[in-house]
Amino acid sequence: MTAIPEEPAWRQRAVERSTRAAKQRAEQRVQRFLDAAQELIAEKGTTDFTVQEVVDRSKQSLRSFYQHFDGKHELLLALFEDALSTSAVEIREATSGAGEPLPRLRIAVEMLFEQSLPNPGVQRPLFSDFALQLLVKHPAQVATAHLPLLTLFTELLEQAAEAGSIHADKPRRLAALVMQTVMFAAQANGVPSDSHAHPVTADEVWQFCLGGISGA
Amino acid sequence: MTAIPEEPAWRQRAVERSTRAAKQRAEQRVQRFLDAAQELIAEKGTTDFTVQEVVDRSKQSLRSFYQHFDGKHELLLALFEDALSTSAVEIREATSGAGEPLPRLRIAVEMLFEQSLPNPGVQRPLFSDFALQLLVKHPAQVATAHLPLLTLFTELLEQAAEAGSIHADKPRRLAALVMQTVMFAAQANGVPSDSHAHPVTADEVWQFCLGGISGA
DNA sequence: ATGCGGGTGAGAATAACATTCTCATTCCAT
DNA sequence: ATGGAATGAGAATGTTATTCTCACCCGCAT
Repeated sequence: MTAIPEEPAWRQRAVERSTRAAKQRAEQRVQRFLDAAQELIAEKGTTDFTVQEVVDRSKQSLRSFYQHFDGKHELLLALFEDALSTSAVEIREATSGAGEPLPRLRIAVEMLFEQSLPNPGVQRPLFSDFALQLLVKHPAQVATAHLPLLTLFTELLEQAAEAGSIHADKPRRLAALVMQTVMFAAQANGVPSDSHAHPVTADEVWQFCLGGISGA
Repeated sequence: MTAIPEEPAWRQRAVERSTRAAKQRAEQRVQRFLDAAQELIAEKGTTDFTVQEVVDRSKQSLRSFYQHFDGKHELLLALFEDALSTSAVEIREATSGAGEPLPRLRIAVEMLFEQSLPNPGVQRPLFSDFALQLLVKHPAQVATAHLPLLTLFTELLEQAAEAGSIHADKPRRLAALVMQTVMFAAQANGVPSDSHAHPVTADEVWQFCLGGISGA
């Protein structure tokens, strides 16, 4: 449609070359923002730091921040996706060793549970804090961010189903259910006031999910 | 300790009498705020109305609003507790008729699922929208608000356990798990973008929970 | 009647933030 | 070296919640 054959290849290459450096610099700046935000999250335990704080800590400027991010929301989203994606990688590694499908699934569930716990000291508040805000306002982006984990769990369920360990009609939906159950159960934990009432353990969650995926 | 016998009973009664009217007026005002907020929630489908809007609609004043509520948060909390409490009553009624414990539990699960869906037109956004914010910032209050439902589900589980339909070691924790699973599964639904991916149905959720509570 | 006190209305003032804007400066590919 | 893009510094704007000021009204004890 808008193809312009006159556009010589060399020009594209030139532009590309001159662009590459700029892109690198931009990525560095973005990374500095991301790092600063991580630190703040780790320190404060929540995601309600100020954009100004991020800017100050990264020794850059508001101007620059908004040049690289659409807003605080985009920054958090980037961190969130990254965290979930990393988590998926970790769990995948831990479950990639040989072994029966069901025990591997169990490991996955328990890892996800622990990583979703409120404050194991690290920058995990992303799982809880921001995830929930996002769930309300931008569910589509949550779906995207969940994708790596969802894929992983779907695979594990399919493998278990092939091995005949469980019944898995619609592995994808089941995977989604399991993930939600695990993550929110963890979320609702570690809270002083209601922990006396129902401090669910990783094992209980696993038993529950196991029953759920095994079929009644 | 600070008992003052000189305080004549008639004075107390007099004060009480003169107080009663004031209290009534206060309750009326509070109710007007609550009603106005309900309307706004129903209309806008979210809880991010302005305090000013509530004030305007209820034809009162900011001054008065903060006289009766500690803040917007308290207002939402009141509505939230009310909604969950009402929901518990409805579900309890629907499941109080005679019948096997398990089918009754199923009804409860399906009702809760439907009531937790994003926007069935009514003022249900409280379940999703505000509940999640609350879960992050004030988990204790969430626990309180959940209590009526938690009690109901615990009872249903216990009855099913007595009838031998399921294994229920720790009914309270199981009840909490079931509630969370159901409510969040519903929450993650009804969203255009990820509904193509995993539009979980009430029945699927029930099957999952049934498996979970039946034991592996 | 009168004056007192608490609740009320109207709306300005404050406070925290996110986001945008201005302008001067710096950086960089040509 | 130079023009255009990126950046820094920080002021300006906009939105909300929350608080404050002041005038008013109403019930009631003297």
